[in-house]
Amino acid sequence: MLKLTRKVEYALIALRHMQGKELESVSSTKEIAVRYNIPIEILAKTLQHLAKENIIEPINGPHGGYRLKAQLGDINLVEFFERVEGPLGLSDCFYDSNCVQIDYCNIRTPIQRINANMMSMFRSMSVQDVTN
Amino acid sequence: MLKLTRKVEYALIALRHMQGKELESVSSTKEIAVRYNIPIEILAKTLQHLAKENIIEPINGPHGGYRLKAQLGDINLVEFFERVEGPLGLSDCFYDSNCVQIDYCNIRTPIQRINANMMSMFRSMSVQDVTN
DNA sequence: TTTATATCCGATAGATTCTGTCGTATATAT
DNA sequence: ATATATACGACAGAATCTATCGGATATAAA
Ligand code: FES
Ligand code: FES
Repeated sequence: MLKLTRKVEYALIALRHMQGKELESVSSTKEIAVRYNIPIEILAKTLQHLAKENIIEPINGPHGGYRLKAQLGDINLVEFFERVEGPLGLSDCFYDSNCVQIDYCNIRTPIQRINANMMSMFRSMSVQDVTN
Repeated sequence: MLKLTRKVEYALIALRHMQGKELESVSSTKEIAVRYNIPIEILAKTLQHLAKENIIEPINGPHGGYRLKAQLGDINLVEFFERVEGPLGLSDCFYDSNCVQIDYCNIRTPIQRINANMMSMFRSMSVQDVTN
């Protein structure tokens, strides 16, 4: 409950790794996987995903890899989490509405308030706050 | 990711239900399950758990059920979540330390900071803020 | 042009957590 | 006695999370 997924953690680890290098330099999936002891295949997918989201830029071929593309300071954590994992919320009831309780629920409004607090907290931090 | 469990939602629904009734009056599992369309067996366990935590008080026999025992305003949400679901944290790495990355991780400290923010946000709200 | 290194991507499998069910025991008001 | 309620362990099904496999495309360098 209320945990980040590995995918998000791997993404952040990789971004921090890239952030720590010179601007133009390139990091390969293998390099990162070995360095941080992350299963290479799953990291590969994560980086492909980040590339599709234009957060990093892929470079093919030998000596290839990825380098930062987006300004990490411009991406707040809600946006980041949603781009990596999809819709965010304390409960599905806000964006899904398939909830069996929805017609009877007596806590929907208060939960929504708490959810708003949580979102606003994450929105107040950028990816760079994590990778610095 | 970052969602409440049903168990927590059911607990909050039940507590709010009880809060809305007269102080001495008793609510049975069945009454609540029917009212909010919650599977009765799972609600039963949830209420038994709340009773063990001294948050509600069980009353056996016909016309029995549960009634509020604790002051909901005195229980903050971190405490509540932990009493219902166990240890809370954005990542297991803080209380578990079985993480494979732990020796190499470059985001542990920043994540811990974010985690502290989240905890403090939930700590600033009481169960009553949800059930009122 | 061949080779080696790298990203790309769908399909699948395994593990864990979440959610719900069943059976049986115990307590008590009527 | 009987009906109604809580108590509780064991289990099963579903959903999500995590990891693996196979084979494709791109490109630098020999
Ligand atoms: S639990 Fe879904 S609407 Fe309240
Ligand atoms: S992911 Fe576990 S210590 Fe960073």
